[in-house]
Amino acid sequence: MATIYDVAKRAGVSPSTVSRVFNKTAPISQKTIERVLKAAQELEYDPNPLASGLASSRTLMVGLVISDIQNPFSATLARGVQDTLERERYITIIVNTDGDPVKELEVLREIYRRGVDGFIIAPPQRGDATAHNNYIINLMKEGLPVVTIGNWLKEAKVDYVTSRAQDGAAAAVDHLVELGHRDIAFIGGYYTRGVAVGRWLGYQEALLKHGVALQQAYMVETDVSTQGGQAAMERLLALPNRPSAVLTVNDLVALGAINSCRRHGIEVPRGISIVGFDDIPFAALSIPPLTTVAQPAYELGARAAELVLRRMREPTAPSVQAVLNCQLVIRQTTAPLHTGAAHQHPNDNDSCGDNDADPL
Amino acid sequence: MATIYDVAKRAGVSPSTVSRVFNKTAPISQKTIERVLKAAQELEYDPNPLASGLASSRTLMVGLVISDIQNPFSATLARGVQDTLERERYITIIVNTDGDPVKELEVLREIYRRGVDGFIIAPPQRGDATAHNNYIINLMKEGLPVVTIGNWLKEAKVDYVTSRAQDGAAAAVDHLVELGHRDIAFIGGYYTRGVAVGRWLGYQEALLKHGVALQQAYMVETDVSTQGGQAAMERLLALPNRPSAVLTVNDLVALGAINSCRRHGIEVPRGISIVGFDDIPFAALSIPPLTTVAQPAYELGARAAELVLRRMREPTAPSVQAVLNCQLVIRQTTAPLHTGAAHQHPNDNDSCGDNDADPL
DNA sequence: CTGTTAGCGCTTTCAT
DNA sequence: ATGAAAGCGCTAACAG
Repeated sequence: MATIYDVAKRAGVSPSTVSRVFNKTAPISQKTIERVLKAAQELEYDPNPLASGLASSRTLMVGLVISDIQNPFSATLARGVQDTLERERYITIIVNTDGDPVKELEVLREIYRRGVDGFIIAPPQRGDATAHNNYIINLMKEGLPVVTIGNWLKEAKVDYVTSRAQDGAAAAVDHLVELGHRDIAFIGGYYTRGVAVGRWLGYQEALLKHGVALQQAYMVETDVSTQGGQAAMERLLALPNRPSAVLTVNDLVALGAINSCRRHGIEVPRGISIVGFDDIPFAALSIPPLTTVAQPAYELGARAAELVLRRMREPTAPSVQAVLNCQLVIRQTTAPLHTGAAHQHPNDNDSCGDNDADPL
Repeated sequence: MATIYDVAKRAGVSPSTVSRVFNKTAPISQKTIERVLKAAQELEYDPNPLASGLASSRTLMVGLVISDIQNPFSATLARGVQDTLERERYITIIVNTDGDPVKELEVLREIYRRGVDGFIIAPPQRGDATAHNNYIINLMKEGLPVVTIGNWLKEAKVDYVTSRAQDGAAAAVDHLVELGHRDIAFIGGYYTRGVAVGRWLGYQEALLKHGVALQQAYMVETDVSTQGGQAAMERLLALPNRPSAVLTVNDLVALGAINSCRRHGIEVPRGISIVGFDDIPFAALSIPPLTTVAQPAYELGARAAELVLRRMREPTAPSVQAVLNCQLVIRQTTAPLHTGAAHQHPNDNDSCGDNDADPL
């Protein structure tokens, strides 16, 4: 592997000049540039990121903190991040927290040690996380670019990208009410106050708007997984007056809930209407296809990546937020109350239409 | 951030001693160790991976090359890798190739530049890839630990982990034949010769074993995705004598195929039986639940990680391979030929039982 | 068992 | 516009 010295020698210049050529960190005469580039090419020179990182403390790495790459939503978001960052020669270091606050702090520390140039922190899936938030805020104070997905880091003026989940949830409830439902439950994650707070609020807001009183028994919290959805639905079904419709915190949970209904011989949507959240690829393929609130996962990731990139360039720029739209995708797990037929609707295919963003 | 010098000074030893304590790279007296550790703790010293990487050319990073993290199989495999590597303080750099040979070479180069200590290369999804294979073989010659998932790098004696996909595919065909099917199609990826060659061979082998002649028209290749599955099924359905059962190269494709059937008003499994491959989490949740050949994705990743770890420790050890079992999981997308009822089976739940491995 | 001495390959003032 | 020199923080012979 050729070093910067080899190139310098061959081009008849000093190492610093070569460095400048590669980093465009100072004006260099055109002819010198060409000589250097030529020499570099002949030697198949490739800058050593470690050395350059050590000297400049820029590593071209950014850390992406998610709860679990196995969640299709996270995976899609991750691709949005990776694809965007890759174009600027950054690599993405993906770490999973499994929603565990302890693990989250650990991985945060780990990637910090590694000298990443920035962080993208997606849904932390936790309730009281002041300690973590403080850690993150400290990173920011040290000048580390941080962007969050979702605006859960309210204490600080942080760059964030989020979706109008509250509106999405409200739209889902509107839809259910239109179909005649009043007994509408909500299955949230244990830390609904965290990431999913918007969905939670949208649910409540819409219900109140329609003059439906909130019922404690209709708001259950569970694991954000198919198993969790199943378990939560069991509880709902055991209720004396079980709901006729339920909005879930994400599609995985919705799928689990549907499964639970089937086990009890309750057909969806005839016996009960269910709405998911996210619109993961399988939502459209499940049978019946899942009515869900589409979140622009890929876009969310891509925007977040753009935001870190931007902040790394302009560390002192005012903080900015991007807010993307969610969209209710009506498929076939919702039907009018007390009616046999599924709510028919042409939109059986794709989803996740345009997303307008604010500033950025 | 404290440096190794700070710690050395405070502990009254030389930097090299501190280094030795942290890396256990030479015997150090117990009392010295304690002094160093204490000093380090007081200063909150954390070794700088960049500096250490530069000096030692060990970075504690390994590259994981997959086609797409959005594929649930890959995501699960990735978790297996990450979880295992993490325990030894390695981080995993995940890169996607999207099945594109050009991109694959690029990302391979990129992570090589970054100085990863080893590679795990999963299904390259490509046919003629001699150039890439040569690149990889060169890496190995330079002494870089490489382990592949699947044994497609036959030219070299490389460490690999794979599953008995051929047996799995054969078992699927056996199952279909038992149900009375003879007209069994296979939907493969474009590069079925690549990763999926085992499934392909298992299909053919089993068919021949049962005295069923292979038909060109029944072996179609497509994109490895739900869209691809849909498209391929369209072609199959357009055939004058369409198959009564089809084995697909993976669950995504199977789901797409089922979808296509539904669009044509053909019920699965009544009108046609379909078997997937992988047993992704959604396979059990789809309706009807998908009969599929379970691959131990997580285990595959975990084993691969163990193999790189091992090779990094013992660069000259003889190459080893781990072969895990696949398991046919009979759910409800397969039914006897010309019969109305779905093939009932208790096994409606989990899957992917024990997996015995060979050497390792 | 421990210290000394050189770097690893690059960036970055400070000059010119 | 370019060069010289001094590290970035750590490891690795080489001594002893």
